[in-house]
Amino acid sequence: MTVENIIKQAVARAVGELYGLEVAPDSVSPQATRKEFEGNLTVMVFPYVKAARKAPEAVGREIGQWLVDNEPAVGGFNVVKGFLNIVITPTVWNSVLADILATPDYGIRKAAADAPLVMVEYSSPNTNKPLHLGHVRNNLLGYSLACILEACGNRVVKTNIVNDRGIHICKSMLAWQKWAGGATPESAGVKGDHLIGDCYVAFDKHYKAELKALKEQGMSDEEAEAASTLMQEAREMLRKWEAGDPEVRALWEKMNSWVYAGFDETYRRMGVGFDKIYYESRTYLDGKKKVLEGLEKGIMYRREDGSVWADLRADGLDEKLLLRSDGTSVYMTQDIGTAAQRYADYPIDRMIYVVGNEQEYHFKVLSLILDKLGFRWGKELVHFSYGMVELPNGKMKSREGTVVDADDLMESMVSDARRVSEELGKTDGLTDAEIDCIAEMVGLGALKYFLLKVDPRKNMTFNPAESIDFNGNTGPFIQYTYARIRSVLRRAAEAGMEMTDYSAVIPNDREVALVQRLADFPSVVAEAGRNFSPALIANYCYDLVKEYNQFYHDCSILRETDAAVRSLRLALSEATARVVAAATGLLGISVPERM
RNA sequence: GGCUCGCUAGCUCAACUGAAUAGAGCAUCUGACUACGGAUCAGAAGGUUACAGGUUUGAAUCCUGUGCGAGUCACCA
Repeated sequence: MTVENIIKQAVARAVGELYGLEVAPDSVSPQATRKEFEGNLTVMVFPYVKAARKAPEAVGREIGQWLVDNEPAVGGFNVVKGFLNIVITPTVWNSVLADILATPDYGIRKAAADAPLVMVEYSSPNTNKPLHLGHVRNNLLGYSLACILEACGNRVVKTNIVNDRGIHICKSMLAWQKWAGGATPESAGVKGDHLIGDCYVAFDKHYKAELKALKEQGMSDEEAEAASTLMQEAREMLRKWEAGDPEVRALWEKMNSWVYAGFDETYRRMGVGFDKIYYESRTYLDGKKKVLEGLEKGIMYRREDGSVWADLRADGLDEKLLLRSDGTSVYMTQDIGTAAQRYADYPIDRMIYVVGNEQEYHFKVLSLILDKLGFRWGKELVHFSYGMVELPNGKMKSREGTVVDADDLMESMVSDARRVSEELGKTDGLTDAEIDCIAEMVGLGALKYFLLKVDPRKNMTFNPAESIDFNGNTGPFIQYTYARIRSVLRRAAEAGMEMTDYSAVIPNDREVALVQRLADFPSVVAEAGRNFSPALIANYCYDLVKEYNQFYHDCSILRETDAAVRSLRLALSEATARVVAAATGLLGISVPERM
């Protein structure tokens, strides 16, 4: 039983006995007392003044006195306006701390066999270009969300839908045939996804040049686009692909395999992964089938030109195309097909799509259509929508060459981490392998924390210069604190300091504040799970580390001669290290033993 | 134009289901180094929470309207 729950129940009982008012313990929401007042937990008494028919101050005093008389954990109280500040008997916190340390995987719940099965889709790359900054936010959010949901006791399947077919792929393929001179990732010495991305850029460049030439001959924009031989060739290639042309398919498979090898490397470095990967090329036909089934059931209708539509006007939306007049599928159709396959593969209770907020309308429509088609989780599907990542000097536009490549970004973060470490003399006495390992953790930790601490809904500005600042509210600051705690604990162990009983030690304010913060962890995880909020974990983690730093600078641990007091401080350090490791783990951030 | 979302300190961001004097970091200024790891800590300064109304004992938070910004309203994905 947590201290918070003890207070909730005690206050509910007090209100019942004093005023005859029935309140649910959970409706009482004690919060940490602001530090300018005395006390640990604060309860607002406003909700009870009406029933008590007394002034808020009087109500506070009565409840406070009742608590002191009837609840052993309460050692005192004071009332300010309508706020009842409760002082917990200090040694109670020692047993709270002991409980935390005695709980394996503190704050993390294990999924029961019959726990809800949640599928989280994230990343969703196209195979014609490498991952960029937007994908980085997506991947980190998706991965962290999956970890958090798992920690809340759900069974989680991480999934990815790879958009591996379509005209954009054909453009890259065509460009490779025409201008790459048979280059392979090995021969060119570049990652496969970058090679293909370069091809895509090359296509765009040549296509633009062609359009320009045609327009100089007096054509309009539309005429030029129609007359472009490059675009015609690309379309022809797509037709061949759909028809299963062996040559085109072979090239497609070869080039995609290069891209996948490149993606795998990026994902591995980023530390994200998937339990199951779907490919659009294998799901879009299912989508067609589902739509045609819906047509038979009268959920969709066919227009004169042969195209198939869903009428969602009764639901406040519009009509939505699902099959083109030539019978080919659109984005929505593919998502329906993918959903069908997933449903066949897993008994999903809940589906979460991590996709940018520009697709909000798409997912509203998808939800309705899946529901009409009879998918149990269709109506309740969650579009975990996040805002764009902008750059200080404007937006990221592939055409303007302002795209921040994911691989380049990670590399520059890691090399910055290494440079800063060297400048601070942190690398002395470490092997090259250790330095590499630490730079990797710190560089990526900086990036991950920077992107995850922000409310996902909001557009955010990614400032490369600022992200390499290792001071303040950053990942490296958290990692540093962790490493320092581990260092202290190592020294304590080396010195043979044994843990003795500290239950009778009266903790000071700083120590109490730290225990309270540690005790919050499980409810923070639960809340992050409810609200789908990695940012909540990130900000909690920073607050905890800050609290620990204050405690750390306020006392001495290893030099403390009273063994019981020292034990309390070591226990606090140990517990903080564990919670920090658990919290950063939920964010996909590693913490180093030394740095 | 319709719909959705955002607007908090000079900058980047917090504030759980409404609660005390709206909090951090960066930048600026002032202190603390014979240090259990200073990638640290303490302190100062910085706010009419875009604006105007409303509900409430109490509003950054809920409601209405206005302004600014973003996204979307494709036989693109």
